[in-house]
Amino acid sequence: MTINELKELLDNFLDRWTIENVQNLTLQEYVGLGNKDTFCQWVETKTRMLGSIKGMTSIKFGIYERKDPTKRPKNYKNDNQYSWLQGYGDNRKIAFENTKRDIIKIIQLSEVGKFPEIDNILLPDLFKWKVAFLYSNERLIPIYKRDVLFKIANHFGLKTNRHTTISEIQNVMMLNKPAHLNVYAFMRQLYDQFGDNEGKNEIVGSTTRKRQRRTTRRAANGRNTTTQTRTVTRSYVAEQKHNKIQEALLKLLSGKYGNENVVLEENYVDIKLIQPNYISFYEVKSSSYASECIKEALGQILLYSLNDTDKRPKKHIVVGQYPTTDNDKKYIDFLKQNLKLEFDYLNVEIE
DNA sequence: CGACTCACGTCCGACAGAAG
DNA sequence: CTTCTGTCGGACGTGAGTCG
Repeated sequence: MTINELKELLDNFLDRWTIENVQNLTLQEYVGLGNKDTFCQWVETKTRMLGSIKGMTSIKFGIYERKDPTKRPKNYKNDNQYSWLQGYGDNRKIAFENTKRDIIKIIQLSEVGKFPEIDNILLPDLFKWKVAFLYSNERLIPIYKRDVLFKIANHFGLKTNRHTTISEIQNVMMLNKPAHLNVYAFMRQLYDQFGDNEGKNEIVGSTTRKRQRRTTRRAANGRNTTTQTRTVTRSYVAEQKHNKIQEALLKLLSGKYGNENVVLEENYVDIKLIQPNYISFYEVKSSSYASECIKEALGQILLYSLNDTDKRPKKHIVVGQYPTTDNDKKYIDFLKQNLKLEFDYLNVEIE
């Protein structure tokens, strides 16, 4: 699957499950036997290429419809059709409302990057972090398998014990993501190194005949020569994020320099700050890594610089949601050394 | 609070039989 | 003969309970 196909899949998911749609979820739309269009089906199966959470029992969804209505799993609470985590309450209706409340909480926390608070939510890790990833704007790394995560944590020098949380490990991974890899490529690299697929590559039949290997997961880096052009229009989610960051920045600058000196959306410049002895151009980007924001913004910045006739010195500032990592800083330093253009990166928190 | 055990549903390989 | 389809059962991973 190409990167564009992965992004398209994520777009499709976010399009189908906007926060509004999640807020209006019914139990039947959340999880159900035989229904391929439920929220849980989307998270587990349709978006499998964005990191698999197959396996484990359906209790990972918090509440699920049993295949065998006569069974009553002792570990969970049950009625004649559904089973759910004991912590979610005494009947089906309450249990589902609590599950939904937690899903919404995960979405909201993930969108603003408050990942440590997700650890405290009752839902099982596998499902919880897949949901978090889907709404993180490609900030989290899509790896969910526990022992793989712990191996990776140790590799990056994080001392782990059984109290180590997933958000701590995610944080280490995010800080170590190379600037030239997107989260999927980074996931692939980590999985190749720390995944547990070794030894399964060669299955030889009992006779002289070689039996064809059954592939459970198609390689993400498979050659694909079809020419595809992704539509350049920004997705709804990216648009929303862009607006939130822009608003936060506007507030920040107006507070600091006064409304009269801050110009919004003039000549396609997101925000312009006018000062007696210089002008700053702010270019807002919705990507979740500073280096990605800068990469996207540089071309535009060069054009502003070319077209602007004001004689005052000009500063260019790329604005994104998250602070720079060490890898981002390396990239920025490299650019600064090689470009005759003053620019900087600024991160702005959103709510 | 930690170590251990139990229960459970899903995945996946093995296998059998049907179809080609 | 090969290939396809369906079923079975063990392995697995994890929430919850128990014991000290």
